[in-house]
Amino acid sequence: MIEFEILKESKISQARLGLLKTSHGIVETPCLVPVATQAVVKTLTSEEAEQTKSQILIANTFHLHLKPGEAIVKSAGGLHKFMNWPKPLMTDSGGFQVFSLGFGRDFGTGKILTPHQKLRFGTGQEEKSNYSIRKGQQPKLLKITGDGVFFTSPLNGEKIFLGPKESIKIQESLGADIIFTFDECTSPMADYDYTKKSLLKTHCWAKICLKGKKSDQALFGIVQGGKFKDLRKESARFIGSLPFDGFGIGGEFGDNKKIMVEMINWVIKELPEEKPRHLLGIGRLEDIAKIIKAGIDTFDCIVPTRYARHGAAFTSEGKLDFARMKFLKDKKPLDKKCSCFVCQNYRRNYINHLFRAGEITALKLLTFHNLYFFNNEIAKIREKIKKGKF
RNA sequence: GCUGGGAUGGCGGAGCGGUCAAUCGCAUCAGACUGUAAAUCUGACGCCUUUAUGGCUACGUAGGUUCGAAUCCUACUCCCAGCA
Repeated sequence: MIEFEILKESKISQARLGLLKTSHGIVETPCLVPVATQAVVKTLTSEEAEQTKSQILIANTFHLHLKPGEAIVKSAGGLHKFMNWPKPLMTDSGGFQVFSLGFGRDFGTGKILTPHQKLRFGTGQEEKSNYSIRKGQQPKLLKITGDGVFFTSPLNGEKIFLGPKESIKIQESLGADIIFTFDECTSPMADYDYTKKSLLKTHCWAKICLKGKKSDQALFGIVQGGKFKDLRKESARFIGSLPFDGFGIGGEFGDNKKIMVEMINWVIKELPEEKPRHLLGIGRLEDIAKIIKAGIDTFDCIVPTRYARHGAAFTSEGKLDFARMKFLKDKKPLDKKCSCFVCQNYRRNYINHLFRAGEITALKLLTFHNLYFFNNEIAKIREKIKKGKF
C-alpha cells in the first residue's frame, strides 16, 4: 500500500509538493521516474542509479514477462531483490506495447505526432486524413480483442496473450510498489470512433484489474481518450470514480505541446485531488515545468537515458551532441555547473573519445549525468514550489 | 634486373566496354528519438546550381582503339610479392 501526503499546493499554478510513501521508502514529488524496462536502467548498476538521485524506477510487465519471465523474478524474491534496488518501484502494465508494437510500429509514430508526420498522415481529426486509424482497424502484428491483446513477440515471433487479468497477475509476481491497469495506449492517428471504442475497452479492463488484484500493491488506473476533450473528461471521471490508489494519464497527446497541457488540464480537474497523478511517458526537459505546473506528481520518460545512449548530454548549456568530433578538443567538464561524479571527474574530450570509439562507458557516463541533471532540475522545481515561486 | 600483381572519391574497398559521379563499409556533417523491438534510425557526403530528366571536372600520368573507356591497348611513374 502507499500513502500520498500533499505538503503544499501552489497558489500560482496547479503544482503541488508531496510525499509518496511506500514500504520501500518515500518519494518526494514532483519526481521523474527513470525507465528500467528490463529491470535495469540501461548501462547503470542499481547502485549507480541510486547515485543519480533517482527515487523510484519503472519496469515493464510485457518485456519482463517475455524475458526472463515473472516466475524467475518471483523466485528471486521479487523485482527489488532481483535487481538489487531497495527503493520504490513501479511496473507498467504492457498497455504501451499495444501501441508501440502495434500502430506505433506500423506507422512509425510516437504518441505525439511530429510536424512532418502530421503533414504526412493527418491527425485523425481531419476528415481527409488518409491514414487515420478507424474503428475496427487492427495493427499488423497484434490482435486487440475485448478480452486482451494477442501480441507477436518481438524476440521470436511467438504469439503472446496479455489482458487485464494476465497483466495484474504478472505484476503481482514482479512485486513493484505501484502497478498500473492494463490499457490500450491509442495512436495520435486514431479517429474519434476508434478512440471511443478503445476507451470503453480500457475502462472495462480497468475494472477487471481492480477486481482481480489480490496483493497489497498500489494500483493506478489509467486515463485514456486521446486528443478528444469529451472522451478525456469521460475517462477521467470514470477512472477517477473507481477506488484506485492513484492515476496514470496515458495515451497520445495529439500533435503539439499546447494540446498536451490542455489535455492534462481537462483530465486533472476530474480526478480526486488527494491521490497521486502520474503522467505516462512524457518528460523532455522543456515539458517538465509545464506538466508539473499542470498538476502532475510523477512522470516517467526514456529521454534522459535513451538520448544518452545516442550521444546527447543535457547540460546547463543546452543539449550537447557527443557524437560530434568537435568535443575532442574540449577540455571542460561535461557541465561545469553540475556536481555529479561524471562532471567532477571527466572532461568532454574524454567522453567524446569514448563515445566515438564505441566504448560502452561513454553511454554509462552520459546516462549517469543525464539522470542526475534531470533529477537536479526537478529538485530545483520542488524547492521553488516550497517557496511559493512555481 | 627479371617475373607476376596493383594504382578508383577523406580512408578502406567494389566495378572490368555503355544504365558510373561510380555498390558497400568507415570517417565527417545534419536530423530524429517523450509509459524503451532503440549503444537505434533517417538523410547528405567530387565541384557548381534554389531545383532537375541540369552543368562541370574525375577512377596514377601521357597517348591510342572505339559511336562510347574506371573498364581494352601502348609507354611512363610509383607500390607490393617472388626470383636473381
